[in-house]
Amino acid sequence: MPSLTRIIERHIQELLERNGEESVFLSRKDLAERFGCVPSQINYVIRSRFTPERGFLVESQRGGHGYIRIIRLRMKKPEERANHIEELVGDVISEQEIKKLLANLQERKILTARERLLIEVAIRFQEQLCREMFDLSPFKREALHAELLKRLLRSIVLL
Amino acid sequence: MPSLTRIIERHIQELLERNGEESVFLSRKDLAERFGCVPSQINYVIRSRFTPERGFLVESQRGGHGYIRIIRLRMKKPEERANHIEELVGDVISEQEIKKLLANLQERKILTARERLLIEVAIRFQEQLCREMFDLSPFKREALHAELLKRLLRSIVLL
DNA sequence: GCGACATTGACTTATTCTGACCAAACCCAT
DNA sequence: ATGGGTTTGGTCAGAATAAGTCAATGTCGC
Repeated sequence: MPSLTRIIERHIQELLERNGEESVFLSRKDLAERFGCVPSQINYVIRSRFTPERGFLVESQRGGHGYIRIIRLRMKKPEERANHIEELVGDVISEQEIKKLLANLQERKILTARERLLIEVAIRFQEQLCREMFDLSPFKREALHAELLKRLLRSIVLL
Repeated sequence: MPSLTRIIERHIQELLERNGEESVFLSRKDLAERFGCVPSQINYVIRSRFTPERGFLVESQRGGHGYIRIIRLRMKKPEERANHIEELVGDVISEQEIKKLLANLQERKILTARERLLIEVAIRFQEQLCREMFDLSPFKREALHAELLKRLLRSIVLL
């Protein structure tokens, strides 16, 4: 039998499916009551399932009229996905290769110019940190770049 | 059911939208009457929603023909926006504040949802690295987040 | 029995709403 | 012109509400 976490995850996904809504507003208190669990269980479900890495944004507000809002992002044109990001990026990647890859994705309209810029800036900053603050080897730096790049691309390209 | 605060906020925003006005004059008393609340609720709405951080200025006058005027700041020049963001982020910023800031920037159409997602992923990755690999103090991590966030936002806001 | 994932609850933090009291600007009678 | 009454907005603190954090504990597959 599935875990409570799974059941609650399903429930939230179902709410999102309804009418293809792009977001749902939840009440942590009510959800916890409905599923007979402690409220912080809901935080666990969200923390482990509805992460930005998986294409979700979460907003919340405490206090009176509080809520948890889950926003699902999806591609406008699913056929324009870049599959095989793992292969494209690999385990290690140079800045040169990153630039080429990003240019290509932009060319194919998978990324906008601004998105590409964000990715380049994020990677450049990480490069600087790893080099100047932590004195990592070039190999380690390229491995970290590969990891960061994959996460970034997966989050917005593989929706 | 949205909160009263939210409803009043919407109402004021709508008044601003009309004809793209850059400011509105309100009567605290009348507003409170219309929405069936105590007058100081209006102050709360303004204090919490129409702040300089969100790009508003507020003037008011007591007595006889008193009023509250809400002015929406228009940052046309990219350089202005960049400075604004510089201030918003500061030298140190918590993840909580980052999330609120990004939601706000999206609300103001300064960011798209996808861009917001990319930024969240980049920051989360840095957080993970700084915590797990380099064991940095919370303060240092927040300082690095501020730096990364500023660079990311500056890069695309200047376009 | 180990490790990852799941569950719990005590404690913390944030937001909304209200009402009592304060301060300023106006207006009119003198 | 002036001073007190009226009109209008401002401040602050407290009660109620609801979400977040974190660390301890439990569970299940290997």
